Amino acid sequence: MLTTLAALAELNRLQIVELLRDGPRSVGEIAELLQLRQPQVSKHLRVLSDAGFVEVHPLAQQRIYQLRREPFHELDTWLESYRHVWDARFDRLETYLRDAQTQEQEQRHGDKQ
Amino acid sequence: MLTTLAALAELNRLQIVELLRDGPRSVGEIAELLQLRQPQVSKHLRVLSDAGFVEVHPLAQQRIYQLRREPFHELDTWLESYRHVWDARFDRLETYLRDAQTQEQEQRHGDKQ
DNA sequence: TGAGTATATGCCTGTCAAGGCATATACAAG
DNA sequence: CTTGTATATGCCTTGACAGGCATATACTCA
Repeated sequence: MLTTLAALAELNRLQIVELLRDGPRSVGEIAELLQLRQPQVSKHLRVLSDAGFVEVHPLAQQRIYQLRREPFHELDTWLESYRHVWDARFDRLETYLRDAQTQEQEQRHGDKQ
Repeated sequence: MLTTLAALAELNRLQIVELLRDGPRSVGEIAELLQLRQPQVSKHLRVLSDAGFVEVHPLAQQRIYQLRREPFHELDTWLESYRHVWDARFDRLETYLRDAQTQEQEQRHGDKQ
């Protein structure tokens, strides 16, 4: 999860992913469209590839990069585990505050024993 | 979006968010449960707060931190825009490869003119 | 095979962010 | 008002990582 998030947490890489959302692209095209130097693009694509975000399809000397679904699924699953939070949110806060108060009282009684 | 992702792209902050998923916590509790120093926890919470991930509820000297929904919604919306990709994925690759071939031929003819 | 093109890699440098620690601030309780 | 407790902030140091650039590698075509 951390690897997945870290891969996206950089402006140029995020932009590359967003560009690839509209379809596959060669390294050169990415570099030109995003106004980046080719070596940096290759490096960013390496990071994205290691994180599972992209796969490569060679075409002569070109390398066509395309998005993979797995990391998006991972993000989706992770997000899913937070959905229940919103329902229970205020209940939990009230519970916490009440419990904290109770524990405080118990501690004070404990001091006197 | 970048701010949101960057906030999560750090191990301890990710763990704080995951801890808060189970309910609100004070700074001290977070520090103890995650085995972190209090100042670092405060700093991480600052980052999470700036990114909109948490809100604070004062309770005496304590500060109770709780998750907010907005950044999760943002992530969800962003992810949503990638769903269509999987359906069209192979079509797009084939289209790209075919177009690339076509353009190559056109370019060769152009050279001869 | 040689020249041209597309991409990857290695090295160097600078920047930024996280941790450690001291300390400031805020509140509570006697 | 003093002491204790909870949290935030500031300063310093260090490590990771992104960019720049030269160069290696891989492929094409004549």
